[in-house]
Amino acid sequence: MKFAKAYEPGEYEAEVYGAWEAAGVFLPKKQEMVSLGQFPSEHAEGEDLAQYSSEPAPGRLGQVFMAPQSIGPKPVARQRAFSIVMPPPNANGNLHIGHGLTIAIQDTLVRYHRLLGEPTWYIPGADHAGFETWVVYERVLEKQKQTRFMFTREELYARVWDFVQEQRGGMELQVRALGASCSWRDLTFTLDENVVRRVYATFEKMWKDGLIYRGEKLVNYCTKHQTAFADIEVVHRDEEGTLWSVAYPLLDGTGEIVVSTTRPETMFGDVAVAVNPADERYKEMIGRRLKLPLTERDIPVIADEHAEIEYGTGAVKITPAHDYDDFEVGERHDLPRLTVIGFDGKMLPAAGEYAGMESLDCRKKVLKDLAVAGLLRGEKKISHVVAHCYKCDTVVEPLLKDQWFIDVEKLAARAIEHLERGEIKFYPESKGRVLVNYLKNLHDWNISRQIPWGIAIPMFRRVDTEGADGRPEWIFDNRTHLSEIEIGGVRYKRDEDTFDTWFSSGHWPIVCTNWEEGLENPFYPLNVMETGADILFAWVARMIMIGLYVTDEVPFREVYLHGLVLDEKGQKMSKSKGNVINPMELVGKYGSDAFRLGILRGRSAGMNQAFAENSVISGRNLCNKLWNIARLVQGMVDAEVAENGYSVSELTTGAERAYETNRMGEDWICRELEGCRVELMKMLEEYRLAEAVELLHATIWDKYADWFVESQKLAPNIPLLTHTLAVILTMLHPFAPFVTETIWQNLSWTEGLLISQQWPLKLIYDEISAEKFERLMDVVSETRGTLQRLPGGKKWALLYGDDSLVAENSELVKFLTRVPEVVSVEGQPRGLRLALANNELYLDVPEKVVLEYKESLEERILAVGRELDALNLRMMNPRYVERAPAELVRETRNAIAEKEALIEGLKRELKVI
RNA sequence: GGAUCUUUAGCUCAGCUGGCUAGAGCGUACGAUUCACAUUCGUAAGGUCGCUGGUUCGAGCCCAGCAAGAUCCACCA
Repeated sequence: MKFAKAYEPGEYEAEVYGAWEAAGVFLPKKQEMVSLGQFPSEHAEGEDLAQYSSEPAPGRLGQVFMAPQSIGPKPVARQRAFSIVMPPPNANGNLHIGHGLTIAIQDTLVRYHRLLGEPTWYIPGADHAGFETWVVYERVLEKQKQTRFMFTREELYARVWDFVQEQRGGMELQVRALGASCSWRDLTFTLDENVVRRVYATFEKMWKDGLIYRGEKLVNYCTKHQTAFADIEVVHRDEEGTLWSVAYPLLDGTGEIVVSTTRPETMFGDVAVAVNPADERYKEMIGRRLKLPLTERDIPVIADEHAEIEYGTGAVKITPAHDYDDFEVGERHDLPRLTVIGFDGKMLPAAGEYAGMESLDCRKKVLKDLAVAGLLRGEKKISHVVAHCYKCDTVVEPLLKDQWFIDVEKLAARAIEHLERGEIKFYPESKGRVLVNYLKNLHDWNISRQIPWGIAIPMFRRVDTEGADGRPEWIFDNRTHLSEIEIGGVRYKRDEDTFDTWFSSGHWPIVCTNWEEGLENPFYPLNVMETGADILFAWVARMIMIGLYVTDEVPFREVYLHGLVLDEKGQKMSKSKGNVINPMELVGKYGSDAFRLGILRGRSAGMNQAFAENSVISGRNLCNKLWNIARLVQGMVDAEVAENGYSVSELTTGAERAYETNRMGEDWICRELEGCRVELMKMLEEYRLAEAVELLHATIWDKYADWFVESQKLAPNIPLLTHTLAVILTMLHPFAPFVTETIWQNLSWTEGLLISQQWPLKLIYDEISAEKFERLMDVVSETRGTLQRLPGGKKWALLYGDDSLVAENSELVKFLTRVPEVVSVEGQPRGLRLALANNELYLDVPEKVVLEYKESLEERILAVGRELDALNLRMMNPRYVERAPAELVRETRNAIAEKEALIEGLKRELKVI
């Protein structure tokens, strides 16, 4: 006996994964592709698909990219292949529960498609996680009492590189532990040479197409991290604030205007006061000049719709350099931009005597000084939205900065066009519309980041002279390893900034599949992009825009978005709440399969759903159940071999019909398995994985184990048992790869690796025979239920009258019900009649016990009577008979007849007593 | 301010294009025990499907309105 008493995942998982990897089954096989007509014949047989991986060596982190050489003539047509990319986990981090979910979903899909015989390519990734890693590294520097300003950009980059290398590896082991059947040879790191090359190519194209511009615009700036952020990286929160009223006197001393502001410290950057043109109160003030308090400057009163009559005093100070609205007002009125807060969050010389102060300290002093000058006219608590850094929660300051922007108008329009044409199918469907809505309101994309850890922006500025028009002259050059270059005797200095990581991540499907212009690539577009719904805008939107821009095709045909994994109370997981669930802990405790089954259960597309250890326990139990089924079947096989000398090869499972169905339950289980097989395929196509897990659980446990295997104990049908077990193992394999493979390796009659077997073929069965077993199941269930309800708890014999089904299967009924005897009763029936319409069955109990049971019987009659009433009511409605489908009406009639017969029988029983 | 989603058993969720007595896992109660599995077996209890209308022979499902909760987007001084 090779099977231990219980399945201990820890004893097999690493070994099984190693066997898969060693066998090379995760790689997309070239052989398959040749047969599909994808590759020219001059390539040697057996050679794998190296040209579709950018790099032959495993783990190519940081290695030099080797461009694919000639791939040969274009193949005729794209064949069915299955490709999917892993959203790259942080290279130097640990997997969190969200990764666990992603991998469970993706790997299940990949394994299913592999079993279907499609060439599959699951491409793993590792993310340099620009800002995330940078924040971690800055903390390391801090501990060493150093700051970023002590090093050059190159030094910092090199140091972080080494830091990442040291920390690296854990994540990849964790991905393996989850069973991801990804092609490790093709691991793509977001700073790989081919990624950088592709990103530069796109940037150059955009530069030439005029989509890139450098502009001094307001950017979201974190003064702690000293970098700008894209809009989506900023967290907006409702907060309590104060709205102050400050009087600005007219220059000629004839009056004043009281303005409302939440940020008095920015007043040194005021360049105007705006009032609404329709505001009667201020009509004659427009065009006059105001003295800016605490300064020597004076500013005009302008008319602009931006000033709302109802809000505050109706007059608003205009500070174009520190407020988005004011920036636009400034543009409209051609006002200067006066910056008074620096990138370090301190006041600049423009603030006069306040220069050098922290902006918040400055606010306090300004308020005090205004009060002293008698210009502070009141304050009011308000609730307003404040922007924060998503990492350190510092209030994000809108600051003027020269940055690279992408003009997104055309990119977004094109994405919308393809989305509206329905070229990408979304799960859940609503997210497609949400995305279009987002793209319609997209602002230009700031792609500059002041973080050394990232891909350098390949732009160089002429240093010795300015351009002809006196403005800085920028050129594109991809030699970013140099901080300065010389072209034709002119020196250019590299921009110090790096790309927003989403700009490079937006290329993910392109770089992972090694898409190249003019070459047919069976793996691009991806079949499906599976990722978190929270990065629909940040990532999915960018991949679509960039994919279309670079390849003229949408980068994937379907998008499956999973929601957040919440804790068991439905709360968001967070370190501060201490409710974070570590997937690796669960894998260690219950096994990888149990984790996968557990995390998939109760989860549907796009929804934030709770997750509890219970579901993992349920998964663990299923694995153990399956293990024990296999243990039993193998035992039966061993006994058969010993007794009848079967050779194991006679028990192979490959043929469509390697079995005969003779006895009760055999056709039935084939029917149930066939139904499960077909339904599973449908569910997997529609990404209904949670339902698929439930279906498998019910089929394996409630049907296969509880009824079929149980029945088989009386007289095992070995070819059928081995065949059906193989079918079950194959169907469960995508979800629970380790236990199914381990069993496959332990069974004496199986060959090869389960991972590379074929998805089961149609099962053949006889419908009438299957139906019959179902009726026998009713008999068994009713007998068990009645025995349970009978007082005394004693076991009674089962008597049958004119009942061929029970007569022919009396041994099986006896075995399944555990009654001491199943015997025919001649003549006058006795005992308690079972509540079955189609069978005449009695439990041989004394009259005394029947009497005690009488109440329960009456209740039963009433219950059936209520059901009968409901059915009759329906039939009494002439419009039902008239309009409902005939089939349905017929079924209702049958049901009525059956219930009437049942009640009749039960009533007769009562009278007997 | 805009948008999306959710509301079904004690808990977490299914319920596909409207069709018979609304399901599962976990939990609960009762019973079983050396027969593959106590990570087990059997049985049972538990639901006016958020509320109000409408469409329909028929509504958990479709439509309208309301209520509660969640999430995302947004520059209101």
